[in-house]
Amino acid sequence: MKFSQLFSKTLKNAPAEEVAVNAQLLIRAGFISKVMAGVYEYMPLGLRVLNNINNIIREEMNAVGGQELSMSVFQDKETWSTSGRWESAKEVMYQFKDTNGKEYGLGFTHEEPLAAAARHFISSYKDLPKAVYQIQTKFRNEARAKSGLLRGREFLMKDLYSFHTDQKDCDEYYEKVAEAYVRIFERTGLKAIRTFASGGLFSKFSDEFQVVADIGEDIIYINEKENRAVNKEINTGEVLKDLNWKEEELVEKPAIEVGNIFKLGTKFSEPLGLTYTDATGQNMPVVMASYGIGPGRVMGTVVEVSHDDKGIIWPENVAPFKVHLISLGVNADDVYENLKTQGVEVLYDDREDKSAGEKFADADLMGIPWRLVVSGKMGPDEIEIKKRTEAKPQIIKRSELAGML
RNA sequence: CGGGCUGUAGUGUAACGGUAGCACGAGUCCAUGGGGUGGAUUUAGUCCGAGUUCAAAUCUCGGCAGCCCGACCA
Repeated sequence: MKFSQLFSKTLKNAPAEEVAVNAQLLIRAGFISKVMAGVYEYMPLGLRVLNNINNIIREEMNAVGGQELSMSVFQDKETWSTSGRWESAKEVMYQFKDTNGKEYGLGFTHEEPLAAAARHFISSYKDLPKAVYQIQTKFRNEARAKSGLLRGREFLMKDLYSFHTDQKDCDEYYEKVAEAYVRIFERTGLKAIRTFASGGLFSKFSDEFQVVADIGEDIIYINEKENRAVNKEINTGEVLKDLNWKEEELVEKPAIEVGNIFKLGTKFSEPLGLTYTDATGQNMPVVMASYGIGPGRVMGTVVEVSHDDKGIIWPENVAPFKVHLISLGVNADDVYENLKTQGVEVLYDDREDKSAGEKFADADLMGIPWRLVVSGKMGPDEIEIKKRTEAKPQIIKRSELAGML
């Protein structure tokens, strides 16, 4: 990609209304654009990052047997009424009527629609277990959207749903997914701590994945020895007792919830009539679990925990490009073409009317992992290389470049 | 949803109730060419609606919007 062709531009100042670091830097660098409170649009650079995150999630979901599908965002009242959630979800679900007076809602989660769809395909114990997921836009009537990408009214969610014959099978799969979650966050460059939280319907806890950050809305008590934590909630004392954790050994930190997984038991399968016939011919309700990650929130969290005073520092796995190539005064087209030929994703700052300082400042702001500079100050077979995380560049032979990246 | 604060060019920021100004950006031209380079010139704004006043960006009321704190948060 040539910088001169980029759809977005960088800004020297962030809009005054943005307080969160993730929103300030992502807007300044041209990755996202704000529409209204809690609603952001992803510009080409931002979408590249988001897609990288999504692809990591896909790989890990596929690896635990998840099959990707796409449910409708547009949902009907009947399905939601069956579980009793049409009324209770009113505060968070966008619900509206069409011109005929028929009522609809926009999806903020998909337990009911998924259970309803699964009735067509699950009828025997031979059909189980199954797991499906989607990466899809969700809507949520947030009373108070805030913190840039961290709490929005429209946001992307990866939601996985698993279906099992019994709780034991569900529990085993749940652990496999929890391990996949650890890998997902590691790969995106986040240190996520598996955290005990309330909200578990069919086990004592649900599990949250929390990343320590000052902007986080949650307070967690971290047990560093076990690399686990407990969310600070009304019943924290009891939980600690159950776990046999000593309060004085725990570290209290604010954290961002980047993932949350739940054992649902038969809460949705029973009202929706999702049953299977077991080996003895008995009709049994399917046992379910659901597993969420917000890729946009992951992106915002990465920026929160990985930046300096000059800009973003993308981990290589999620960076929009691997290399930020800068030409100063001379033409660097040949280097650009070579890198592309080698399959290296490169953003080439080919702008002729920009000063060196401006190009460097933009490179720091955008946070691409490797910076290459070509200028008249070095030999024709030389190139300057610097990592975003390092202060000092070095000059190398161009022939050595492939081995460095 | 309760409380508070704030709405001025694309962005940032000034203006006692009395001429809406500056910087960045963008356009044109010249110079420059390794950390947001220098100069000339052009462009573009008081959230919406009422009210008070000779006069409103400024005061009052209403609406809308944004942010912060709290409540809420599969």
